[in-house]
Amino acid sequence: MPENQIKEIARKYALKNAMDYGSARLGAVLNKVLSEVPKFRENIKEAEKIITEVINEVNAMPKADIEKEVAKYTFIKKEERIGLPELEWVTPGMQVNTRFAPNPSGFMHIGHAKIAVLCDEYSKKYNGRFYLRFDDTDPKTKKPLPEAYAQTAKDLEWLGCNVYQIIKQSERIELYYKFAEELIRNGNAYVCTCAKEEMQENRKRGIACACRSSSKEEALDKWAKMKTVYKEGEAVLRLKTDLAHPNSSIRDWVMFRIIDYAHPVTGTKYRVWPLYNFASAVDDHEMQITLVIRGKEHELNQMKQQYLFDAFSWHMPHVLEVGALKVQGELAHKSDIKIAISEGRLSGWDDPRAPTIMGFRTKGVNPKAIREYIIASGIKKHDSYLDLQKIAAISKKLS
RNA sequence: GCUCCUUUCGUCUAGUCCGGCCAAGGACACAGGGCUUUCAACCCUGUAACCCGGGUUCAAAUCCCGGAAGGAGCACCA
Repeated sequence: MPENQIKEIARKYALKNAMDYGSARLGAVLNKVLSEVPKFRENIKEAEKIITEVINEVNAMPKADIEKEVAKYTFIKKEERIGLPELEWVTPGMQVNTRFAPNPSGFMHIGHAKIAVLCDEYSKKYNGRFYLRFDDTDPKTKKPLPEAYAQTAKDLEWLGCNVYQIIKQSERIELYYKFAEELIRNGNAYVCTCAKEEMQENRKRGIACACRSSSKEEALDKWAKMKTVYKEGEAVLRLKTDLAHPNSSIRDWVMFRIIDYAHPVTGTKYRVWPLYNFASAVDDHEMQITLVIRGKEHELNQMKQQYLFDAFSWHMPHVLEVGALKVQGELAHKSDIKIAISEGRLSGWDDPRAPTIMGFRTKGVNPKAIREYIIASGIKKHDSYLDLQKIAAISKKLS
C-alpha cells in the first residue's frame, strides 16, 4: 500500500479536522481519506494505523501552525441543489407536459396553488406544455361555479403560471363517448343495470352480475338507452377490471353515470357524465401529459386508471404524489370560507383574511414569493402548514 | 377493521435511491452584539434536529428487521 500517499491525504484532513473541532479524530479523517481514494478500503487496518500516527502528530502541533498549514490546501464543498429536483426518468431533450385540473366548484386556494406552481415549474424546466383543465363532469354534487372558470385562469396568471391551453371537460363529452363505445366493442366495458345496493354487495364479495356477461350488442344497446330512457341511478357503464382485486372499490369501477341536472357550460345537452377517473385518463392521454402531480388522496385512483390505460394500451404518465399545503386556523377549508362569507365574517372570496389566491392578492402578497416558497418546499409526501412569515421574508429578499 | 404512505433544528427543508468531504448544510423564527436619535431594515455571532429499539459494517441520517406516532384511501365526488 502506498503509505506516503495515505499520509499526505490524511494530513490534509487531520489538519482541517483539528482546526474545526480542536483536535482531529480517527473516524472523521478515515472517512474522508476513504472517500477520496476508495482503493485504500482494501486494507483498512493498515490505513488506520498510518492515519493514527498522522493524527497524533497533528494534535501535538500548536494551533497557529495548524492554521498556517491548512491554508495551503483547498477543500471542495458539496453544492446545494437549487429549485426542484431533476426527474430521473427524463431523457435529454424530452419535453414534460403537465396539467392543473381543478374542479370549478370553487375558487383557488393556496393548496391548489402548490400543485399548479409545481406543475408549471416542471413544464418550464423541461420545455413542455402546462394545461389548465377544468374537471367539471359532475353538475350536481360538484356544481360548477360559472365565475370560477375565468377566475382560476386569472389566479394562475397572477401566480406566474404559463398556461398553454384551457380545456373544459364538459365540452369534450362526445370524445369520452367515443372511447366508451370503443371499450364496449372490445369487451372491456358493460352497462350494469343492477340496483346500487346490489352492485355494492356483489362488488364487495367479488361476484360478477348478469350484466357483466351480456353481449357487446346488448351492452351497446343499453349504452344508447342510458342517454335516453334509463333514469338517474338505473344504469352505469362499468370497466371490467379484476373482481378479485384486494380493494373492492377497484373491482369493475364505474366510468359513466346518469345525472339529470343542468350544467352551466352545456345545459341539458348531456345526461350521461363520465366520472373523474375516466375523463382524467382519456384527457391525460389525449393531451400527452407526461407528468401528473397530485395530492396523495388520489393514490387509489391511479390504480383504477391503470386498468383503463391497459385496456387502451396507452402509457400511463409519471405520477408525483405530494403532501398538502395546509392552512392553520378556522379558515382552513373551502367550506369554512364559504360559511364565513355567508355569515358576513368575510367580505368575500377575495377578503384579505381568506387563504384564497384572490385573498392573497388583495392582501398585497407578492406572487413571486408564493411561487418561490412553494418551490423551496419541494415535493415532500407529508403535509405541511403555510408559513406567511416566511413568504414575507422571501418577498423582502426579492424586492 | 383493511390497504397504502410519511417521519431530519421551534418551522420549512438539503442530504437517503447508490453507506464514507455529515462531529448533519440552508432558510425562517428565536437570543445576543454591531449600526441607527428611536423603531424598522441591514450586518455579525449564537442556541437548536437524524421518531424509538435492535442488526449488518472498519464506517449508518442513509441498508435490513421490529415498534411508535402522524397522514391518506376504502363512492354512481374530484
